[in-house]
Amino acid sequence: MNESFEQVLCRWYESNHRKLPWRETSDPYKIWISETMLQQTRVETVIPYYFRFLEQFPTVQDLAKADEQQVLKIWEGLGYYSRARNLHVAAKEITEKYCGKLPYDPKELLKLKGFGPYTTGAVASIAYNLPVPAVDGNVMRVMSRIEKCFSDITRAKTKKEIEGFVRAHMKNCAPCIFNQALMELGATVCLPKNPKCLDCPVQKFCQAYQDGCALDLPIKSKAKARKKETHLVFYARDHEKRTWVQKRPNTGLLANLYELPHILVGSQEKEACRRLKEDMFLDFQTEDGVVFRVSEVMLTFTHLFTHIEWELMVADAKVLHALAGKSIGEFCTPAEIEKLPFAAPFLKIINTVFV
DNA sequence: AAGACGGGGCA
DNA sequence: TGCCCAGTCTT
Ligand code: SF4
Repeated sequence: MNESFEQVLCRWYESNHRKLPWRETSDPYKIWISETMLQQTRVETVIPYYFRFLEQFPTVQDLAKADEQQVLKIWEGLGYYSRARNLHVAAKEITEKYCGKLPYDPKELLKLKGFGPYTTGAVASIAYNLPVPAVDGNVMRVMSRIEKCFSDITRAKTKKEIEGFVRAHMKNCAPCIFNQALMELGATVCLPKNPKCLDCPVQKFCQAYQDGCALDLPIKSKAKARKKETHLVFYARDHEKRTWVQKRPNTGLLANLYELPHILVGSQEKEACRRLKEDMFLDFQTEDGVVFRVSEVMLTFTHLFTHIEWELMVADAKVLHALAGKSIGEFCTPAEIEKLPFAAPFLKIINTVFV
């Protein structure tokens, strides 16, 4: 009759949680893969990627042996590509330094590439049942409401505070259940906009609900506006219907992915392209010295990143001039292109134009 | 502490 | 359009 918050929440989880592929296993490797994919990514999106990834790389050793390009290809479309590159690096570290098994000690886990506080806590608690908090956006929201905490969750200090709340409740329950139960509650009941407080199993423990301020929490300061950029994309094909593609640099945005060449254009160039008519053309040079002759803008659309807004003007173009040593691009057949990892906006272009 | 880093779903 | 989502790394 006097059950604690953690006991009630765990009991609720045991009989109400969704059946998800990564909950059918206790293999630390699979849990690691799933937790990495789930960072900033919805469950429904992750599921097919999870199966494809494990089919191709069933063990740490398989992943360690793979080429980075294979890993990126499986990851294609999932976003935050450093996750895939870090997964690959960490798999090699695990193979070399930890006899091919994920370390048990959270301090060792934290040293691996791609393991921050969340992933470390998730693997330590879910795979090894160790009492380590795993605080993500859901837990941040749920605990802010339960404890009626008005700290700004965009601040690093607040995460420490929430971790403290979680730790305090982790004494009398199984960490592997409690952490997942907090996230499950956040994902299915304690929703950001419409928390289902009337159906909530821990309503009587929730200080925000008792005070009628659940909808006011968590406190989150506003994100900055996106920077806007217009890019002219060169869609150049040769007489064999091959397309000119290039590989992006190994750091920064969409690192190591493939793309159609493009350049940042100002408002005047943008207007000039828009006004192109028959028998007219404009020449542009990319950073790697390739000169493209543009005759028509075929397609214009917008692609949103977290911090940038790309307006992409896709132009029918011809390669006028390229230096073999300097240029980073080359003509590829449709079959070759299909095997390369492309970023979403370029995939969209390729699929639009090939049809 | 702040900014970079994807993509898709929803109101 | 703006906000949200199972974060980590770099500067
Ligand atoms: S009562 Fe409402 S606000 Fe509190 S934990 Fe439950 S769903 Fe969230």
